[in-house]
Amino acid sequence: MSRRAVQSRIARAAEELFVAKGFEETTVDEIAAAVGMSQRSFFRYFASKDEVVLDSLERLGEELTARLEARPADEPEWDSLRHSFASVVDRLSDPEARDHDRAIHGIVNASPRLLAAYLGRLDRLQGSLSELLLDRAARNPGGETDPVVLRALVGGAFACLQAAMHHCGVEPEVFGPCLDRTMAALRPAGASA
Amino acid sequence: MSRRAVQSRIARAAEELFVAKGFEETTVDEIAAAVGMSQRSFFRYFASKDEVVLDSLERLGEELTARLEARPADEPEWDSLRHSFASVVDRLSDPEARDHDRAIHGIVNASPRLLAAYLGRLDRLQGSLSELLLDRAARNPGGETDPVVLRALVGGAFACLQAAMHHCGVEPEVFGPCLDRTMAALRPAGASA
DNA sequence: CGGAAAGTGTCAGTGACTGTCAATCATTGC
DNA sequence: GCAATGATTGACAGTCACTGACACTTTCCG
Repeated sequence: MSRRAVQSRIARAAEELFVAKGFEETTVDEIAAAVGMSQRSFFRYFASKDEVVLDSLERLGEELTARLEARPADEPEWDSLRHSFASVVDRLSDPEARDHDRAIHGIVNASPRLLAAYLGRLDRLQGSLSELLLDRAARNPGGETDPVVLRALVGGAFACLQAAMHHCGVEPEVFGPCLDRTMAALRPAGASA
Repeated sequence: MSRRAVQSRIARAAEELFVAKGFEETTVDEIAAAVGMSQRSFFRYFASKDEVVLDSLERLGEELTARLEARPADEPEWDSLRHSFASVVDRLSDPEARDHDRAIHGIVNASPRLLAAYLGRLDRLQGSLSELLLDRAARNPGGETDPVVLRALVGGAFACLQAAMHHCGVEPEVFGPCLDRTMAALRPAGASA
């Protein structure tokens, strides 16, 4: 069985336990027992207990990066980001993925420690997206070339995403328009060019 | 000796060790020994090892809140936030505080775990500032009354603050203008009213 | 003086995580 | 077929953050 498949089995079992008992209240020993392996082996597939929950989020980051790279280089950064976020909305149309994300969302929000780790990941993702846009601007005229402004711009776009997700939940019918409305309201004055 | 004074003594000793050996590499036992107390007593003054570093940041949050409350209620939110952030710049003019903040900044950025905890704190602070502004808008016409947009707005302003701090360091002469430039660039198109 | 309250040390325990070693199992070269 | 090899695993021991329980001292207040 492939590494990815084992990770997936562990993650499924772990999330079930997390939903049932809470994240902090579930021990790694219990997770390992649920998949029928030693605690030591659990840590060979996930570097930490946090990782089990945040791993699925990692792939979302990769997809987001890919979508952003695919946007036309002369598009305003704000619009490129908004279109990349739309991929998140798309993902939520698959009912299975939606249920899963809802569960993850609940687990993360219930544990300050996990929430912090999640925000740490988001921060690094924002950093890498900023560099991506910085490279793009260097090759194309009209783009934002100030790394500080660019980093803040990406941060602002993610603030919209986070706010919309937090307040509107994961129902795509509600979440989509909510994100559009928020990003329209926050659109930087100078970014319409 | 007051509780606050003891905390301060612990924090000073701990930060010295963190700078010398790194955060993860310093054990709580070592910190406790450095102040001459048992490990158990250390945890009576700080809930966790993280807390020692993040505690000083907590007070900055309180000051920021106070400054924001003091701004005129009819001022655009973006400007109120920028003026509140200026208090952070002011704080950096005290050379002693600046050195301290520089040290903290270095420690936090060197440890992903601490960075995550720091971002978690910032997130909660942003939440409470959003509520503050929401209340203010309810009492005054012209303010932003949509909680989602407001939360994103605060997030965007903090993204500017973070980006400026990260890229420009803690030299007030550089940091101040950098923050102004970034917040001017990110100013929402609809927030000029 | 006496007794409550607050602060502290000690000790034992839990849970996340790591290093190590030996056994197992699949792969590869002969 | 078979032995050498490398990867995967379990078992065990150890570290470190953190917690609960209890006993002891100091301080404060009547």
